[in-house]
Amino acid sequence: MAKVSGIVMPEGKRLLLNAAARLAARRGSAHGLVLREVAREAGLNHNTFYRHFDDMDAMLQAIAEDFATQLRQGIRAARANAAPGAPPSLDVVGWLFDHAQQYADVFTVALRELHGPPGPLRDVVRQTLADIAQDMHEDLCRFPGLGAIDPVLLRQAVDLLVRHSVWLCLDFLEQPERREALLDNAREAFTTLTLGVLARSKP
Amino acid sequence: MAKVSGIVMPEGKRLLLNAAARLAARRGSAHGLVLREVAREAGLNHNTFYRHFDDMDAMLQAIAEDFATQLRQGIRAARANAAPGAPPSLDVVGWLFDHAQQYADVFTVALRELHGPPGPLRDVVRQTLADIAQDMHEDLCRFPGLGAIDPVLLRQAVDLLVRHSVWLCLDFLEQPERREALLDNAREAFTTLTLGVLARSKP
DNA sequence: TGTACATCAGTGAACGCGCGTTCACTGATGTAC
DNA sequence: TGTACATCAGTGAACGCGCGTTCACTGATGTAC
Repeated sequence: MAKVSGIVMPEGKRLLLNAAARLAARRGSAHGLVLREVAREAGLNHNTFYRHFDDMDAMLQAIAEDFATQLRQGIRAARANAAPGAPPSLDVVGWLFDHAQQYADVFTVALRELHGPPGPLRDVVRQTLADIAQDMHEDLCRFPGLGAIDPVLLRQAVDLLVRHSVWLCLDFLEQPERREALLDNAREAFTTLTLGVLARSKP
Repeated sequence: MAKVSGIVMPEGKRLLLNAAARLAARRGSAHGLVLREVAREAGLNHNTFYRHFDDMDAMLQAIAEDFATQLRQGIRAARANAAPGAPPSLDVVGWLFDHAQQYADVFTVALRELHGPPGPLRDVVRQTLADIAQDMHEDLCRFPGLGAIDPVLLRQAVDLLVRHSVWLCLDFLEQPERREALLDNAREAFTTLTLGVLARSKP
């Protein structure tokens, strides 16, 4: 049984959450999910839904929390495993890809939400990505190899890079065979942006 | 009466298309639009829908064509009005903002589609943006002020910039009062990326 | 130890409602003669 | 010029269907005594 904030999550609830993520990924969006369809996909009576959620919005909220939890765990692991002495930012993108693939349904839905309509799910995704950008920025500021670098310009570049990585991650989830090309693309963007910021930071 | 490919478009059809774009923008996505709701929003009997479209998919197709037509016209105008002797790329972003605001509903829906599920609407949007990137790339390659620049690296930077501009454009449509800050952001990204590509192009 | 009771996930029937779709109709506009 | 007919946008009633929601039920698990 899976756990959520320390207490055991019933099997049916897990089945429903997984089914919802699967359906949402298949149709491209978590909006407009149909209660009876989710239960059917989960192999349960449609009324079992009400045992675990008040309504669809409550379930979307649970999915958002799932995503945030999984992503934060993944990033923490990536930073812990990064090669010492190098900026961990690029490893993080690779780990992001792997982690996204592992939870492909939830990640597809959540990352698409990033550019979607306003709402709590989008807010959770944006906040999580902002946290990641903040961490990357601090990593890079501390990294001695970059010398004297304008922190404001660097932050803008990091934001750009994180959003670009999200885009690449969505591409990767759709076409996993392009993994290396997409990672290369992230590396190129990282190099170009870093050199650009360095060029602008010189007195 | 509006025109489409040279022939007059009936008023009811225009009303339905506008109503659909309005509803889709309001709820964040064109997917899951409801036939009777669209007709209601247009102030028409729900059966009038069938006079103009076979089904919802046919209407979405029409909306995609609307978007592509309007965007291409806007970009053409922006390029024509660009200050001579400077790369028109940055003016294009400003014009994109204005044009997007003018057709806010269609643009919001279409640009969000860029990161959405596979489908004809997304294909149209991506192709249109790819055309824009191609034009920008050619403009910049011809621009003498940039000197000897690696065209491959430049193309990657331009793609990144176009996608970033789309993101900024969506932000602008949601918060028009941030127009200047967002345009500034586009300018900063342009400068940083251009300098980065230049730094990497040196022998 | 057994017994009685509470809790909780899951079930199945039933409801009212809005949906997409079909059909027969109206009324205005254009066209042939 | 008028008259007859075709075309076409728009209307309103009717249909069968899947939806969200409510309700009363079952059966397993845990707990008090």
